[in-house]
Amino acid sequence: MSSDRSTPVPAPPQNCTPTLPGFTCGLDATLRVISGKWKPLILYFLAQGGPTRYGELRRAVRDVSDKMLIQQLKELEGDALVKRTDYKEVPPRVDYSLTPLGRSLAEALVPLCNWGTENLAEVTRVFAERESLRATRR
Amino acid sequence: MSSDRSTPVPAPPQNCTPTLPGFTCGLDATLRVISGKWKPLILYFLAQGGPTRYGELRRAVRDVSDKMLIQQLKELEGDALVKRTDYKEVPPRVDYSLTPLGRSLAEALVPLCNWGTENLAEVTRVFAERESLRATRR
DNA sequence: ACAAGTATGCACCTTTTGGTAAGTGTCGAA
DNA sequence: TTCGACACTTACCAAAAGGTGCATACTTGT
Repeated sequence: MSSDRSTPVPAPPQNCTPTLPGFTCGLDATLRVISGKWKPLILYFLAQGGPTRYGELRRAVRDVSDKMLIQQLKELEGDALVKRTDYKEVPPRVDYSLTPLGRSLAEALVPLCNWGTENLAEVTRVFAERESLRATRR
Repeated sequence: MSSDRSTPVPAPPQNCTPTLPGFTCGLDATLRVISGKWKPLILYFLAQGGPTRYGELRRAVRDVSDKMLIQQLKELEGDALVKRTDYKEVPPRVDYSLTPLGRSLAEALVPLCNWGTENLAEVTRVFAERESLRATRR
């Protein structure tokens, strides 16, 4: 491993990974951006419904809490996937929509979506087993 | 909204979600299966390299610990995405490969992979900002 | 006057996830 | 005989993710 004990080079280039500092590959990069319990659902919903008001989104994504929705939306906004529009009205009115980048990501999500749908039976079965295993463990 | 206070129905059908018990959509199902820090990388690697021995995989997926690799592999195996082959030899010899299901998932992952690659500049920039924001916060 | 809706912020807590370090048993090499 | 490789396993701990509930400031409806 450490075979250059004799090289006179003071500060070797330390050959780095061929890809970017943080990401091992494109997939890795993508997943960092959509990781988060509700993000894909938000993307999914926005891709279908166009600009959506906060409250509407909140009701659409069942079981999400305010804190979580806001948090995920902010991250998505920070990642330039969604655009927040504040109408500066009172009572507050705000809506969210996909940026071009967000839209393209939503499109890349489609095959995953289809995979899930096509193999829903498999996945459901497998998850049911998991649950029952957990149950028997206790 | 709640206009049937007078309906005589004893146990209303309680109209439930159109999709499966746990999943809001196919995408949701898929993401549950590939969530986990190393799973996509494992899938990715196995898709490219065919059957791979444990140690090899361990060295390929840089920075993963034994515990994590094993754990993720077990889950992937439990989800019927990878197949574990134990040659019952001593010293132990085991390898891992994709099942047909796993292979199809890996294929569905390709667009995401491409998206990440195509938008790597964007994503990297955005993440760099995140990091610097965190840094200034402290 | 009061409740409800609007889009968020914040404090606190629990659960989940990930990581570190050590140990297992058997074999062949040194 | 000790050591390292092999494929794990376990106990313990830290960090991140997620959840609950209360607060804000202003308006409209009752």
